[in-house]
Amino acid sequence: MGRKRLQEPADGRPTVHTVAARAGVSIASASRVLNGVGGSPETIRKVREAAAEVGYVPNAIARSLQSQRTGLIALAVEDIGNPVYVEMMRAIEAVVASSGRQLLVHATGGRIDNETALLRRLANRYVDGMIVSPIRVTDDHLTALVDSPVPVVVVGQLGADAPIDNVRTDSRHGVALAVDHLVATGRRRIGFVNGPLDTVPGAARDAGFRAALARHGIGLDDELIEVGDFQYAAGRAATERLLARADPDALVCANDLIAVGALHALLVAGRRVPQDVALVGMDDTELARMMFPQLSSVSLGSAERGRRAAELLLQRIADATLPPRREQVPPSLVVRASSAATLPVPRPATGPAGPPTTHPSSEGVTA
Amino acid sequence: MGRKRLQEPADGRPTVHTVAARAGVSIASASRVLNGVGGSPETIRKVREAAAEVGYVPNAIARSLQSQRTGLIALAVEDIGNPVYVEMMRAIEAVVASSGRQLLVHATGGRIDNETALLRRLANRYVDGMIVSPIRVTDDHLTALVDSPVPVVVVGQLGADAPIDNVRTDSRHGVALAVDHLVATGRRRIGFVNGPLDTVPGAARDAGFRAALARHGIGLDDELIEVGDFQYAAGRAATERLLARADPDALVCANDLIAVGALHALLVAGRRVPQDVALVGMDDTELARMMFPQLSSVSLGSAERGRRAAELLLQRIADATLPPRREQVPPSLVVRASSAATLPVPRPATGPAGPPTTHPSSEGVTA
DNA sequence: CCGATAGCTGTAAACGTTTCCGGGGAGTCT
DNA sequence: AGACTCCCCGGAAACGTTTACAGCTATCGG
Repeated sequence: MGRKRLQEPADGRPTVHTVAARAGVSIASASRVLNGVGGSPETIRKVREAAAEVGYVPNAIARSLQSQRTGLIALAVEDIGNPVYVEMMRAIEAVVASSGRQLLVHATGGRIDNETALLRRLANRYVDGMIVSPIRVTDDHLTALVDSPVPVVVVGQLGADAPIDNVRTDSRHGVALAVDHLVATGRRRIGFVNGPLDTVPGAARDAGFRAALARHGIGLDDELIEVGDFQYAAGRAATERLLARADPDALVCANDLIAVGALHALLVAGRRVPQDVALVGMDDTELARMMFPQLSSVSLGSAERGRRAAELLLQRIADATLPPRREQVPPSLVVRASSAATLPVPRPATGPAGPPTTHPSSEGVTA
Repeated sequence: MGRKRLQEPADGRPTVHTVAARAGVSIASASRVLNGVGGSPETIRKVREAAAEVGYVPNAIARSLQSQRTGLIALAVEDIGNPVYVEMMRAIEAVVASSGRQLLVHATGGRIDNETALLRRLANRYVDGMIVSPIRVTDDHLTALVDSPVPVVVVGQLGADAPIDNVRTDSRHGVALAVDHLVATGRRRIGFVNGPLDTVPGAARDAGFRAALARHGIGLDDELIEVGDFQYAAGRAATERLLARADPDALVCANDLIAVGALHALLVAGRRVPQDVALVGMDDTELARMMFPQLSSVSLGSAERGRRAAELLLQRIADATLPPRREQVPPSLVVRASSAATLPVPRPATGPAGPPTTHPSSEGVTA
């Protein structure tokens, strides 16, 4: 026991050296046995015994330093409380797990500095790759993404020329689907409850709403547009403000959380849904089906986007030389009870007094 | 450029060697400058320049191997779609972030093998510590927890003698609060929609329900008890089964997701809530406030439990020799519209037809 | 009976970083 | 002017693992 190396770290935890010494073999042999490659029966026995005796557990950090991979994939989303990200995460999880890796989720809280800090920090080799879904994109962001040391896939809109793997949907078109549906069922005073306009999805949905109204030749009434953020409470408050000054016969909401808030505000205000006001949410999350009446919602294919993003990421990890790719998932409208009734000629109610004409357990109709 | 060491790894990414060579200093000096400790103005300038030119970004894995810490904390929960875990996560996040670390979330999906595998894998030094909230606890689990290489804190019930930091609540007492409240407001045919009995919370709540009924001298009617899992869909289906064979005047649900499913089933069946059936959920998540009528719910202090768990973990990371500690957060009942009306003498309705007598935006009353 | 071969083993390098330590130069105090 | 202090720098070890390489033994074929 000279100046060579401490067999037993101060920490007290056994290393491969500990095991090797105890088994009376070299660390190379010990490592080989522990990895199940090579070793004579006798050596295998001795090493296995020694490892069990000292309770050896390999240090993943050291292993990663050597192998240059961690087997971890990170997903960074703004708000983990939003069910749309839960669905996306589940889809990603499935793909990632099937590749033998593990998924880690990080919530950025939409704080932009937090997000870039995360990028710089987590991406510094702690993970083999990451999927991010930013709702605001700054130049800082873009450069951080572009020269990330690990592969990155972005879910959501991104500058057209950014050389980054990207899975997006067309939320402008999504809003258009909702407006078309409402106009087709006789609604004309269509309100819109949006999230912040300085976010990418907020801006896109605003543009989509205005374009859709114009296409139908419906004049834009700013009284019918409200902005909060993408949360339940803000959606409810925004709808209360809107109802205080205008009288919509339909509401489009920028996501399902907002739509649930709007539903609550409408019911409190004594409006019947859908008879007095039709309601359409967006993202088509589980939440939409949990409401009474069930909410119509524009599906932006979040699970599908998640799945594709994960596949893109795995491909890029396998081959870093691939050209940047961009995939698009089309939106679709799922009609449920909250927008089922037609105006201005409401059908005679089929049930006693209960709201929806469609049985809530029935599946929605995809338009 | 002898046999010494490649300055530039095949990977192409610059290392501290690259920077040092380019700046014409030793790697020790380069490292010092990059860490902001020491260095003459001239050296600092040269190293900073060189680092910027080659786009140096430190390898966190290597740093961690040296420093024996990663700055990452993991949270493992069963179902990230359950809002109760979202609230817990937010509380943990706050504590963890204030210590300069980052939180990673992992969803185990309740698959027991997955969970122990996670424990063994993630805990092998990829993180500085972890918080787990298992809903099933096996012996395998316990041993994995006990000899985890990194500090672990468990949120939830655990064997009494397990030497593991532990934050729990008394969900038996929580169920009792709900039953007491319902009995006090005149309900007698109280049903119970629970999650799986082979889970720790499921078993505790079942025991609590039976004990509470017995204490009130109410005979147990097995027709009034249903079991599904802790999800919305199962809660709704279980409630439908229950309503098909019994006629409760109140329902206690083992968590808020189940309660939302129950509410949906009740409304579809034409029952008024709370006039015909009072409804009490559990966990007091945001979801309870999002419903119409808003749901009464037993708060199990999930945010508080998360906060305390995080604090325990940080303390243990700082001092591994602390004795195992156990903290308990008391449950409390928050009464909202879904159980506000009193039976058997319902108050005259105050509103036109709308359900709740309490304005939904009013805060619940903590019992 | 000898040479080739296969399989096992140990030495040592490597992954990229931080940090201990000793040497040297400049500045200060006596 | 000499001694002492302080600061900066570079060499090298260390973190714990995997793995290329070379040497050894034993087996097998001719």
